[in-house]
Amino acid sequence: MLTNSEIAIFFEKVANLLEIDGANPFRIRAYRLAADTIKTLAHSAADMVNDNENITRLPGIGKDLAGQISEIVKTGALSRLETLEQKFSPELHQILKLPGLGPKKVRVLYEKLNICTLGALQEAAVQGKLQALPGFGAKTEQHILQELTLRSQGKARVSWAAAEPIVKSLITYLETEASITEIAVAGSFRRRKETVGDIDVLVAGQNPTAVIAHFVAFSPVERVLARGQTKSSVVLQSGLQIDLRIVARDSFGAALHYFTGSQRHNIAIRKLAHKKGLRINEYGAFKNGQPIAGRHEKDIYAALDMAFIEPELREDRGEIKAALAKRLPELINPQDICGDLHCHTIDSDGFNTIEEMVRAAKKKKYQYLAVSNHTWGHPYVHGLDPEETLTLIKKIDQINQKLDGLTLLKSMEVDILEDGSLDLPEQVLKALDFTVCSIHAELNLDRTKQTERIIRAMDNPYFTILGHPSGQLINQKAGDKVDMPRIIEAARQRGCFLELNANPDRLDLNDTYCRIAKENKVLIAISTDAHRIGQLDYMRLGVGQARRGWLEANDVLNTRSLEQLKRLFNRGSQQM
DNA sequence: GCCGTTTTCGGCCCGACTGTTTTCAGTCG
Repeated sequence: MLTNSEIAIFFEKVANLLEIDGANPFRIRAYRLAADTIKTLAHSAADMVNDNENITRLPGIGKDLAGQISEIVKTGALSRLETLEQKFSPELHQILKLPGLGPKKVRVLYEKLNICTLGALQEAAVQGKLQALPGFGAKTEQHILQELTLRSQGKARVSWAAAEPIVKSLITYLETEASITEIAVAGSFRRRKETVGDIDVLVAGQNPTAVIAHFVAFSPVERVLARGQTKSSVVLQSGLQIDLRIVARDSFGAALHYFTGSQRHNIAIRKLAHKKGLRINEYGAFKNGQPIAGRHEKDIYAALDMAFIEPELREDRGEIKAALAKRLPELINPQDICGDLHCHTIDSDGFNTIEEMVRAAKKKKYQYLAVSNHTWGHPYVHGLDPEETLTLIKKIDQINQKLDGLTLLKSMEVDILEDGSLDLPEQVLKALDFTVCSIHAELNLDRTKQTERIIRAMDNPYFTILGHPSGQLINQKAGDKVDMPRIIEAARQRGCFLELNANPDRLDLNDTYCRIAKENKVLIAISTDAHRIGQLDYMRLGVGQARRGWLEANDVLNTRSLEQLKRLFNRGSQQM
């Protein structure tokens, strides 16, 4: 069965080739919008088709596209795409991905030189055949050669956490330029997406020329892509692209809004402005040509008579409607967190003792910390057998007696075995305060089997929290190997919880599933899965992801006091 | 191709930079 991402690719490809074909730009955009809608859909589009659900209620999907989705799901192909790929070539998509090459130029390459592969493009560029083409020149040819070389080195999106130190050092560096009065990072970094493709930096200052000169002299800069009057783009040695934009102070808020995006959010906001007789661009909000807002970002929303929308929500997923109705969620903040429910110690594969972890947790003013080591199914991470687990429980009890201000909770990260049973016997499980149950092996079962394995595990009355629920690894492994809406429903029925694992390589649960859990009143445990004291700081990454998932403090398990927590862990008291 | 307090047609967000031009098209965000 096709995943949503796989279905979306069909539409992205149609959009690409339609663009090369010179089709109506709005028709092209409709395909792109549809691809985006499907990609970020919470439920499986294939399931919706098979269940005869009305797909046209999805935004941007009308009768025609609904039919095409159905065709893709039922046949695994799309005749409209095949027709286009016969007219052009399926390989043109690759060329279109090169920066600087858009549909018009690709069409010229195809029609004049019959180029449809990257190899053919490189050959023609080396031979100097490109600069003679209309609209091309020597510089374009050079750029193409450069991009082809860089491409072989690979340039992926980087995780938010990997971008953060780069952003910090850039800001520190920019602050040394005296003419700058304000600096903000915008774009997907500000929206806290799991990964960022580039970094958008916005600056207010009186001397744009000096700012740009300073910017391109940032030592990690490898090459300068563009250097204009008010904007500049560079690529760092790490391959990360930074876009800098300079605006006047009075436009800073409008520009911050514009460059924070997302594009879909901006389009929706500008459409709304249009309806209200306003015009919004990066310089401000205008009524009859006169500026009515621009200095502060919140004024842009106020001009539209709507509540301020936090950056994490700006994805055109209902936030505009909610802001107009003044019914936006009050998003969770790091200070709402009362403790961490998943960490490891040297007793399994951690690097610090329980006592060291406790000291670090106390510094965070936590009320509680749960030690959740691995179980014996995992010899290579020093998983504990039942006897060792009971010994550890006694040890934790002893430490607890000496503690004041913080309570250690007794937990284990229990393996969910292939048949859905848990990796510890009942008499050990019941000695714990709660469990984090995770899958670590047999990761490649088919989707239905994997889903049922988890639900079967939840049938065990000692199952409390599902650890790293989807198994996603940022930039490595998609989290679509389980039917998450079904798992969330199963958790709701059984009084179980889902983890949002805050490890920067996981950030598992994703924003969409957090939101479905919230809608189903299934609480989320934001946990660091720390293996050393420093990793307890991952909590803020988890909170960032939770905010993207519309979560409020009340939607999160570990914002509860210890007493509330213990009541919630008692499944018997809340079972249906 | 979608959509509707302008509902079956006629709109659809908006501006900067580069390179190739000689006033602007193409690309990007």
